[in-house]
Amino acid sequence: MARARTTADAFNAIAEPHRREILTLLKGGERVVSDIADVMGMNQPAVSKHLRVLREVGLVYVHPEGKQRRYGLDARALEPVHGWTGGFEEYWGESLERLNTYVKKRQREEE
Amino acid sequence: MARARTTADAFNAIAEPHRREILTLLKGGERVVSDIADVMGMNQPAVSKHLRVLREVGLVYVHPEGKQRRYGLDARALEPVHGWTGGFEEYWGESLERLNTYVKKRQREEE
DNA sequence: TTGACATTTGCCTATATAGGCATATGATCC
DNA sequence: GGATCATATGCCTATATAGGCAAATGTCAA
Repeated sequence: MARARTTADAFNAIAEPHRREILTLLKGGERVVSDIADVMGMNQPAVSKHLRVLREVGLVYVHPEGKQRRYGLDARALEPVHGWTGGFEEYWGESLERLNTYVKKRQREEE
Repeated sequence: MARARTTADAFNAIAEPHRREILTLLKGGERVVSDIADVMGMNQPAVSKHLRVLREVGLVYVHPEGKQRRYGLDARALEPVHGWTGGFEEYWGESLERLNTYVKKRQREEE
């Protein structure tokens, strides 16, 4: 079996740094494709492909505007990711010190 | 260029559902490999491979115990993911209603 | 040492990518 | 219609998986 498609869910979609960058950029408001490409320093087809993935998982919407296409952020699909990771908050918080020394000790022992 | 390695960072590592399941399971405490395989209904080599990925991104640690290997959760690497998605909280929260109707309208127009 | 058990690693296949380039599709205006 | 601009898609290559199975490695006990 191969890896799940990038369009399978938000977890897979946001694994790509450029796609995260696009989402972050769209916080500032809707943007046209060529804009995004300029800001990111990527060529346009590459951006279009990332946008397609983001659209398929519902993280962005499109809004035709003349010959341009304006993309906007729809962050709702990120909530599951935030929620899931949030379920681990207590684990990286409280026991951090104890865990840290523990792991460090282990690592030393392994060498 | 191909997709980034699953071991590139936590974003990529947790894109796989089985790996998320393992992490969730480890919330309950350290577990031995065969335990995990049993609970998850997977064969043991598959689990070992997932554990390797999780270990490489630092999400779990190992703790040899006789002929077994006890794996434990180290959730700290999840914090960046939680943090990054958290930066979108206001976007899926406040403007949700407005965005929802907007997107719905758009979708209707596209058909 | 040998055997038994636990875990990891190697090998294999099917499947997907990310991005570069060229090209198709769409939309606007003359 | 034809020219022009904006975007999307197709084709290509290199790379990497997830998981099944077989075999290697590691650990202990007698």
